Amino acid sequence: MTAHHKITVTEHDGYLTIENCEPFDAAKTFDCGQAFRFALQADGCFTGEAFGRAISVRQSSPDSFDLIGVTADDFHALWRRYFDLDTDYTAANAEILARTPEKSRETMARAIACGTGIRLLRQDPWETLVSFIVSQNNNIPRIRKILQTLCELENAFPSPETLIRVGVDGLYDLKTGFRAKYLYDAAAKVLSGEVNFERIAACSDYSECAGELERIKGVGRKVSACVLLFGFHKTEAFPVDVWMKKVIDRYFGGELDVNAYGEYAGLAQQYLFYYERWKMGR
DNA sequence: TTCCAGGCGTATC
DNA sequence: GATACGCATGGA
Repeated sequence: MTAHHKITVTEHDGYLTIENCEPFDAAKTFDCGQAFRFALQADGCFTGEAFGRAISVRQSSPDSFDLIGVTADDFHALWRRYFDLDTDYTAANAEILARTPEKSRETMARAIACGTGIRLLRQDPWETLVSFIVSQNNNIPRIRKILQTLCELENAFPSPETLIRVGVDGLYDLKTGFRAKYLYDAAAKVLSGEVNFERIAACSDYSECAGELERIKGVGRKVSACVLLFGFHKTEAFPVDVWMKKVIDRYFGGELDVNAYGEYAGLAQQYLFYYERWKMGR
């Protein structure tokens, strides 16, 4: 569903201003556990890197934000899509609520109210794959730390070739723990073509996409769902982790018909995940 | 000291 | 298919 309100883009000296973007909340978007390489700076900007490019985001009002160090050409070529700015999130919210069973609607309304402003970022598939392999049985601060360490290998997000060169022992030395062999296997299978990102991107059969990713050692149902949602924008993906298990038990009577949400499942999941963590004080 | 974190592989039934 | 357990690490 595309946005019915068009954003406006104004180029200034060294930055862009994006207006009419509501709902967009940079803090929620970078703090909802989908991206691990953006950090809040003292000046209120979120600074990070994606697709090999540095960027800084400054929210100036609920309906506008600045992208620092970005030209209009860069914006239309990359960042507009990255931030998913052409999707109508207001309409998506209404769909999510309408598709929620009556007895759980109150909870979902609260989760939507809490999480509105989150954008499902269209991140790089390889970075997303590595990030969520690292995420397993791990906590978000340490995931960020490990990814930062990996990025120091080549002063950018490490390529599959780099992980192969570093080797399992090298990855182990970088404190990735038991995930070292999984990272190596991911790199090997991406390089060999056994896992093919173009094929996954073009495939509309969710279970087929998940199955291809799950050929990688250390990639199961949950990691594949995160990669498909955050790296391929397959928005029907619904990652179930320890937090979501709690949510489903508490508010949905232990059972949730994910299929009812269709293409809105991933966003509904993000709202519930963010809401539960917000209630628990992060 | 023990438990836990955006799980998964393996063994076992 | 379900369930139990180990796994590296570091913070609470």
